[in-house]
Amino acid sequence: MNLKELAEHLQLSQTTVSRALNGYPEVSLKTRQRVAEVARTMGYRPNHAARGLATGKARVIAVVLRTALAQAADPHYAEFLGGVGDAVLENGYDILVCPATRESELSTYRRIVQSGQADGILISSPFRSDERLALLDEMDFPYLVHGRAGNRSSPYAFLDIDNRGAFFDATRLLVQLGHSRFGLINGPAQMNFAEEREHGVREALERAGLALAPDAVSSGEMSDEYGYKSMARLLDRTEPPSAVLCSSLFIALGAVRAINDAGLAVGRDISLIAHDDVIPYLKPDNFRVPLATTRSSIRQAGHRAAKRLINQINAPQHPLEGEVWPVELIVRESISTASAR
Amino acid sequence: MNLKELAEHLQLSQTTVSRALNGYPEVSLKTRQRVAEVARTMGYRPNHAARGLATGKARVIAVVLRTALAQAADPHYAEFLGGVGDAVLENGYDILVCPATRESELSTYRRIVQSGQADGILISSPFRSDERLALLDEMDFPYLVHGRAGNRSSPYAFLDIDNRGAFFDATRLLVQLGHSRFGLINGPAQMNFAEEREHGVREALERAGLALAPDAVSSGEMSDEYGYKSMARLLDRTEPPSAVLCSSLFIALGAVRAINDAGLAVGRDISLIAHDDVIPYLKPDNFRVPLATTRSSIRQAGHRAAKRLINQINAPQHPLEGEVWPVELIVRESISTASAR
DNA sequence: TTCATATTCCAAAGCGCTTTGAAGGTCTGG
DNA sequence: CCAGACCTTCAAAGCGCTTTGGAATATGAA
Repeated sequence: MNLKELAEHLQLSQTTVSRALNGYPEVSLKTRQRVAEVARTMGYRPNHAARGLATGKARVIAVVLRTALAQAADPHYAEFLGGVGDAVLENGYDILVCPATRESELSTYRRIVQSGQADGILISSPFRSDERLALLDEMDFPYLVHGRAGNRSSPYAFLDIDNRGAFFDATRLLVQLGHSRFGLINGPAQMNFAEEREHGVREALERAGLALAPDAVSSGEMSDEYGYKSMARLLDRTEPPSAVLCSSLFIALGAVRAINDAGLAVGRDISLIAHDDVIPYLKPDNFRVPLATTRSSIRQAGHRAAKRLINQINAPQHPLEGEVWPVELIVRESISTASAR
Repeated sequence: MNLKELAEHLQLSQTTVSRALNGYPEVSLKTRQRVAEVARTMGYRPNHAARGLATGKARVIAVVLRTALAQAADPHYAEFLGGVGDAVLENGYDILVCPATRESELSTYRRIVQSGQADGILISSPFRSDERLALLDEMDFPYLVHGRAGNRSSPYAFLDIDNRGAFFDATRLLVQLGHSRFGLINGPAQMNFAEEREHGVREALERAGLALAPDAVSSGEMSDEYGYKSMARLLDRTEPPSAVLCSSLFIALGAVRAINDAGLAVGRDISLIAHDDVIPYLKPDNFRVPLATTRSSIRQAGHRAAKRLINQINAPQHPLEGEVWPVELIVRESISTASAR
């Protein structure tokens, strides 16, 4: 069932049918309704490739998935994609997921652009210095970054949360509670957000005349296991920290276990604040000792990011801009004054 | 940079260039190499829509994402998608993710088929009775089911794990260890796998002359929170179970917390076995008391499912068949004999 | 009635690729 | 030297849609 057949069936030309279906004004209401009706009952759907070829648009936004880094498995990424899904659904787009190894990554971006498979690209978890942006700039292709690239001068489209401010606030609160020995169990070192968070912690400590010991901060993929090991190592130090910040709830999961295994109690012996991306199946208030968090919904971020990218596709002349979301600090029982013990 | 320009640049016809690039035999090695070389240096990539229009193939496999059910957020689903990504990468395909609400779901499937956006569809988590399969059958479109549909007579393509056998084995082991009061914290009731698992438990108990109390089994989305509540309710009964099976590690996470909160110990007071889909950031041996599991990698399943679907697309005449993977039972310290206490 | 203006529709070109059918060129054997 | 076979290349059609430019019909004013 293609347009030609439908037009024949309607005793109309392809032009008129196409216009009727696409809402052009130069077709009468009566024919428009008749066309819509028949198209529906006959189950006509325009061929996507043909339409794409004629219009130059794909109505698709693309995302490159780093299989080597097992990015797909990252629960934060999945939740982000869920938000993207919500947004594209509202706008009649689809998501093209293009897997790539680390070696094939850049050429995959190039392929997406040149083959016209997508109208825009969403870039996640930029590194501190990220060559992907330069590539897309050079090819003049719409993109939006979730997070921020470190070394950029020209304006570009991004959506980020205030990682530095969040960890600054959290640290300052702990300082105010009298803590002086800190630990930070951070995300992967090459990620920009991890660096920002560390900066936030250091800034808050410096203002209080304190410092973060070099071996009191660790970086790694944000898993339960990594959280356990990192916390265990922190507790093994001669002067273990009394306050620890974690970059994700999964890390906190392991960290809590390590604390308990050491015979200590979260909140009483060790104050813990973790970043919460708001993952529906893992909530900080469900921890044995409810967890204080810096909170920002990564799903909402996905939604907003996709929506903005789609706007950008439709209005390429608009200037590109960044957007930084504030992060809530939520106090729960996992923190207390340092003197409590 | 399109084919025409490339051909002009090469002083060849479009035909020859196209054939050279696509590996047809009727072009000499010399020209083939010259074409490949120039295409590479000039960065030529065929337009995807045009190629799709001409060939009728999209080199894409589609997946429908139920945003209403927040499926994207489901860590199991994300891990499955990761496996799919590995497979499509090996075969030069991409993944099209089409979000849909519950109401728009079927029409989304219809759209994918009729618009030719994809060459095949992967269906996840089928319900016990699933109308999606009938729809795709009727439209004669390649698909493969991850899991099994309940009520089917004709052969169809699926990949499933032996849920029933896994939970049968796990239960039988616990029976052999002397347990007689059981609990089951299952996944969503309408899912086929959940029903299969319950069957497995019941079968094993019946053979031992035991039964599962009606209120000793619960169904719900597989989250930490749900696991906690379900286990708490089980422990509240006048005769609490001494052995509990959980449908996922996230459920187990909450269940363990509930057990501890009740002043009991996993392994000693309550024997626990959970199903492990092998999620890299949450491992059963990292639980405080390492968790006995029924294990099957959902990522590998995704890989195999996508690979089979692609084969099916390329050889449509092949008969459709199902494939059921056995599940490993892995004993760890979370189970012990019932008489231990 | 007649001309100008809207309104409604259409034929055909074009998007960039693959593929068919045919033609030109090269090589072999007689 | 030529016929036949093969190798190499090409022109053109076609995939299903959108869109341009124009034609036909209906409407209103003069």
